[in-house]
Amino acid sequence: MVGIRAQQKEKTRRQLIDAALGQLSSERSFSSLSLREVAKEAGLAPTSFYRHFSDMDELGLTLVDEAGLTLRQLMRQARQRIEKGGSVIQISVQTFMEFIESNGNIFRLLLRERSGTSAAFRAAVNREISFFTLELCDYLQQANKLDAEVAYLQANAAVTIVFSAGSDALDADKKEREQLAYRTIQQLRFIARGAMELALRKESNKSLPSS
Amino acid sequence: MVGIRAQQKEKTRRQLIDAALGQLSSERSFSSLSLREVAKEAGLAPTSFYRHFSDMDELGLTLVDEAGLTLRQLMRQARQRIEKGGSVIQISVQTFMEFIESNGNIFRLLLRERSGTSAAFRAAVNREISFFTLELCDYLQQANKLDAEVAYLQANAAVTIVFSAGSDALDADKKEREQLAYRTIQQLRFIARGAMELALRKESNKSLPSS
DNA sequence: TAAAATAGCGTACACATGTACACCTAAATT
DNA sequence: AATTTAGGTGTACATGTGTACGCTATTTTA
Repeated sequence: MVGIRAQQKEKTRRQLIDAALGQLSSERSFSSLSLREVAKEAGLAPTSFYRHFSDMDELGLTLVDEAGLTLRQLMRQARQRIEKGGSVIQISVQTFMEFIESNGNIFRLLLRERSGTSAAFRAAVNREISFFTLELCDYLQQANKLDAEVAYLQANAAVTIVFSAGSDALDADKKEREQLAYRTIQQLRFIARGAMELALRKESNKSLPSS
Repeated sequence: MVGIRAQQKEKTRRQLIDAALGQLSSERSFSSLSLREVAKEAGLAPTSFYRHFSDMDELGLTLVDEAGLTLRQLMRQARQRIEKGGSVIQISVQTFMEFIESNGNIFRLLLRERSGTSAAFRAAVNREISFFTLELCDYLQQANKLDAEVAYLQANAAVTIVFSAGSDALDADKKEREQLAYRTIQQLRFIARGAMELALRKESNKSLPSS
């Protein structure tokens, strides 16, 4: 039995979260939201906010978690598409761009708080991105039989490139986004190719350490 | 003749700029500064602020310009070092890391406002970064005889990677920064190598379009 | 069924903010 | 020398903020 009370509480907690997410936009960052605004949007008295979060910071960290969740759903979705065949890089970029289009504000939250003024926020965002990176790293190691270090470097670089493109996509129109996607794909190919070549060289250096 | 008045005005204008820059830190962003705080730090009455800037936004854009200037000085410095010989990538990364170390707050300003809530700020920052990228692009085209498009893609990717590493460096200690620099160098090599390989392939496709 | 716990409300307060306005003083212009 | 211009000041006000405190109503617990 969940208790009618706990149920209600969870519901208004969600209202607060959704209210905050709903107020995010290209000209409104989380840090510019006030406790009162969020409470009002959620249909609550300002002081009721405290029944759910001790702080706006606590709400913010919850939002970052939420965003991380969305990011992981994204990965799952990309993997599913990849299994059906096609260029891994192309499908990944396309999937990511679709994500940006429909989850712009969540992505903005991550981008902004990653360089924000709260060390806790920065750490939380980096944690989520690092999950993302490590998953990609595993994939690369398995699919391309890459050395662990090289795979990590490639994954890290790829995520950086894709996130940066996502950031640019936020301010771009449809046509620009297509160009952006195309360029991003090229850049990811540079990285993949370079990683492969240099990994091979590393490999041969191992067997011929004197060369 | 400059006029003792114009001279004084320029001086207190600088005081405002320096006051703002001086208040920036890892836990204080430009957007979190208030007009009153900046005026106070500059030793001015709040209302005197308006004699120099109509807005905090106007001050902010001035700071971004200032930051862009610093960025260009950085490039010049890197070029000088490169002329004296050594690995281009290694020297560039090292120079950039030194820049971060002594100009952390200026770099933070760029990072933050790039994803900030003001379209004007975002545009201004992107303009500065794009200068940076185009300079690198020219260099790559000239030094490596690269195709214009490939050179741009490589320059863009490289700048993205380096800025991202810079962002990470801001929260890192000395040892982590060294590792970060090492990894960044590897990643830039991936990109350079990949760009070269794929540019060659593109070249051969031109002469043998049927293959 | 009585008592305790708790989500939500309204009031209230101290504080910081941007900026309008009138004023002063010294440099610049005439 | 007389007048205008303009950087700087202090006062004042409306507005928004976080949050302490006491209250109510309803669910939960004993």
